[in-house]
Amino acid sequence: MSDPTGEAQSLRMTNSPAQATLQDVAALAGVSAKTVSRVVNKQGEIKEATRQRVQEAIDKLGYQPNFLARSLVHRRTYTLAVAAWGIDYFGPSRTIVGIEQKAAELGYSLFLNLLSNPDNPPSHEQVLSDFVAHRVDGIVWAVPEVGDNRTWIQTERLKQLPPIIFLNMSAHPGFAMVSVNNQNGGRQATQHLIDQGRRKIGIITGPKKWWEARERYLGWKKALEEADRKPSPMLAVESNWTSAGGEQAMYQLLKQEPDIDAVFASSDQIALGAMKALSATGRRIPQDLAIVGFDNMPEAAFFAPPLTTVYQHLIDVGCTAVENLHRMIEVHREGKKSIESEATISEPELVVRASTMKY
Amino acid sequence: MSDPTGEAQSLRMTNSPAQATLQDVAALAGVSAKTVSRVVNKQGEIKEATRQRVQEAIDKLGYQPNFLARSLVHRRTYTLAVAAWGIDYFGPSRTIVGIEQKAAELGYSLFLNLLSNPDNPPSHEQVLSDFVAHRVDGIVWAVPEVGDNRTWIQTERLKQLPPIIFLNMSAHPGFAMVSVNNQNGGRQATQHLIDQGRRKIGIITGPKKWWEARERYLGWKKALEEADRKPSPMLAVESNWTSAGGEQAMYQLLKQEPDIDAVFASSDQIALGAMKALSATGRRIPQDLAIVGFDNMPEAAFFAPPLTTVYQHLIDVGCTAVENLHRMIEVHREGKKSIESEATISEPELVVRASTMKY
DNA sequence: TTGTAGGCGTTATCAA
DNA sequence: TTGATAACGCCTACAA
Repeated sequence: MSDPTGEAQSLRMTNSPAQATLQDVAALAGVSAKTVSRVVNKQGEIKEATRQRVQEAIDKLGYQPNFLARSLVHRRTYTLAVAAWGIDYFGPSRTIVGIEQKAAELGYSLFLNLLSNPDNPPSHEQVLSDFVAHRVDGIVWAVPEVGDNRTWIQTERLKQLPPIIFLNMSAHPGFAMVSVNNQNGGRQATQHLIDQGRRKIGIITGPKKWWEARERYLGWKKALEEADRKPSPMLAVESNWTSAGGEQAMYQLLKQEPDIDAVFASSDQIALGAMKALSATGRRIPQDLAIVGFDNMPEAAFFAPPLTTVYQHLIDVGCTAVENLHRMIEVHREGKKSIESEATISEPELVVRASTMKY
Repeated sequence: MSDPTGEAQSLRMTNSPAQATLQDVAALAGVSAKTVSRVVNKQGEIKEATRQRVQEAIDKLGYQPNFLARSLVHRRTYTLAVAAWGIDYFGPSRTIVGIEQKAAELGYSLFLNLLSNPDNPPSHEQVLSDFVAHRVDGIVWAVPEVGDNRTWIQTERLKQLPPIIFLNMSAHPGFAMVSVNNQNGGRQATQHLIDQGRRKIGIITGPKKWWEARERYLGWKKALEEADRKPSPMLAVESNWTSAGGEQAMYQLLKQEPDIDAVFASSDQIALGAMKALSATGRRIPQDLAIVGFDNMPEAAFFAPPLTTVYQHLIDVGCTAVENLHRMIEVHREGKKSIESEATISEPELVVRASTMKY
């Protein structure tokens, strides 16, 4: 049989109904594959009659172009890889929302790795290899800087990767990044407490292994020093980011400095835990002790009392990262191999609520 | 020049350092591409000497296999698509964590669409087309059932899609799904309040457009009816999922039923807002009014007082969904075209805390 | 143990 | 305006 549609039909006959291909459509419409391709991609001039015939064939077969094949030819996947961690936390999840929004806006798909496998955490190399193997156009590295988990970031390694942008990491000149000025956040929180007339201002930090925790701590320290106060070690207690940790740390702090009258908690969750410890020991907020958090999670406004806190524009951070990455990708495609070194800093904002009111 | 490595080198010379290919490696190692392929995939018998030579070439060129090309041949991408929404909410984000964990465990990558573009929300068809175009092996539909956003789910449409599993939707016989028994959750919450001797038990529901909200409401209603109480309309107020909504709704409820002595809030955030309204009106929890939430977010244990709430095993839900989907994919590949119709129900658990203590 | 030929589904190039 | 041919990078089947 010389029926040109024979092949197409036999394909459609198989069990798992294989997607129709350009060839199938072409055969059914009685044109060449290239013509179908042109119709699909609206490129070149095509006679209206032909176009319609092709379109009908497409509809009839339920043809869906194969991105894999297209990407192979184009050497471009229009896909961004996102390495993240802790999306069940407020901060990280908001960042990803920002990333996703801007990515969608610019026409990118998202390839996600949450590095959250508890048993067998993948190494950075594994994750990166995976990204490269999938030929993503760019990478957003949204894993918090903890311990030495960024020592792999070196010019030599980066040269072998697609454009990559880092979120919230310490200054690495020459690498693209978008970071929140955590230090400024800590400083604003502390300065506010000073302005409110507080005399003894403690801090509950996040894990010191975290860059963000160290920065917020530094902000506290510098604000005190600039006001000629002593950031005594007795005024600082390290915690994890949780409410449970915050509660415990608050007890510790009260033991070390019973007459403390203000606390900068390095996260809203810590603040919530601390507030519980405070009310358990009969202290009133803000009369006896003022407290500031960090993050401005939606619940913070409904704590008892409503929590003064530091607001990070995390969605913006995600958006900006993708915008910059997009630019890097374009430049990269032009063939300039220079690593873009743009570093964007996002300034957080203090949100004042009842937990730090003057009394 | 007959140097077999010539081509490879010239490739490495280009501006954007194109990834080396099997050919490049083969040329450098002086073998055929197929041999390199075997080394990479550890298949067949290879002389150790050859293997080593190839491996060296691989290392020297920094060769990374191209998944696109491989997927094209295999007609399989080892990628799962996830359509989700609201990952900056506690519930959805936990679900995704579960999805990601199990996917990683089973060797799948994740292709994510959050449907979160506020300006230009993509249609279901767009999202699905995108998934199909990328030839994902399976789809996890984790978008909450709101309004009529699931009317597209029909056997005919599904036949054209890869295996797909739905999360948290109303019973659709014949379709694969994993749902939390929200009705049972609402029932447990209400029953607990009854058991605690509460006489007038109200409810603040989520948006009635949401399936989950309706189910929780139904649980409340049935529990009351089974106890021969009347679920008066005056006892129910609709809200959104937020604390702000909960606060407002609580005021409304107090206006409608001033002597109410218990409330089932359909989310922890709602509960938090309600608690604020209660303390603002001088009511004590649990003495004057008991309250139950839904979700068991980590902060709930630190509310003042700690919140009794309904715990959904959302990470498990995500895991189970991927497990089932994986099985569906395997079956699908065997050629059986039958749509797997497994429906898994996850039972939530009541977590009792101080907000519902007897007084 | 290794290599050759052909194809996966698409697009670019050049020709008709 | 359309089509044939040759990639894209890899793998399967079959040979050698």
